[in-house]
Amino acid sequence: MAANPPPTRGAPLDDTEERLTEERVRIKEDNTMVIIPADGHGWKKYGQKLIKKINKTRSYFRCHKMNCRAKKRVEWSTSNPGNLQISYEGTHVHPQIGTPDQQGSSQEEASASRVNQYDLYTQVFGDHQNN
DNA sequence: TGTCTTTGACCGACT
DNA sequence: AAGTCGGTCAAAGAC
Repeated sequence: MAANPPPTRGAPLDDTEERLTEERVRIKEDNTMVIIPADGHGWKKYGQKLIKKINKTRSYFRCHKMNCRAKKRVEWSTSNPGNLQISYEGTHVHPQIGTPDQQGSSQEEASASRVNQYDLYTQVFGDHQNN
């Protein structure tokens, strides 16, 4: 990969960036575009693997919060990069971020009770399931 | 300068 | 027991 622009953070996303404030856009080497919808949490990518068994690329994300053990796996078919499947593991122990309307000191207090509302599996299987 | 992404390597589990 | 695959860590590079 030399001629292709590095698909790294901060890359110019044109006007699309305005609409994708919460999403991560990845333009891969083969010109396939993968849009990873954000869920209001700060995720750090710590690995990516090609799963041969299912012929999919899987990215591994971890929640930014040190005490938060929530993980997120985003996988997409090599032939259908737009067909994302997001899997969550664990639960967040903090409120969502990136939601200005909800940002506030009182939110942290509510986080404890909101944890139960983070039915992450419901998010995954109820919204992002594509199979 | 600091943060984040990318990629390769390593380790453990499973077949 | 050996090989393969999946998951995680760590270093380097880019913005």
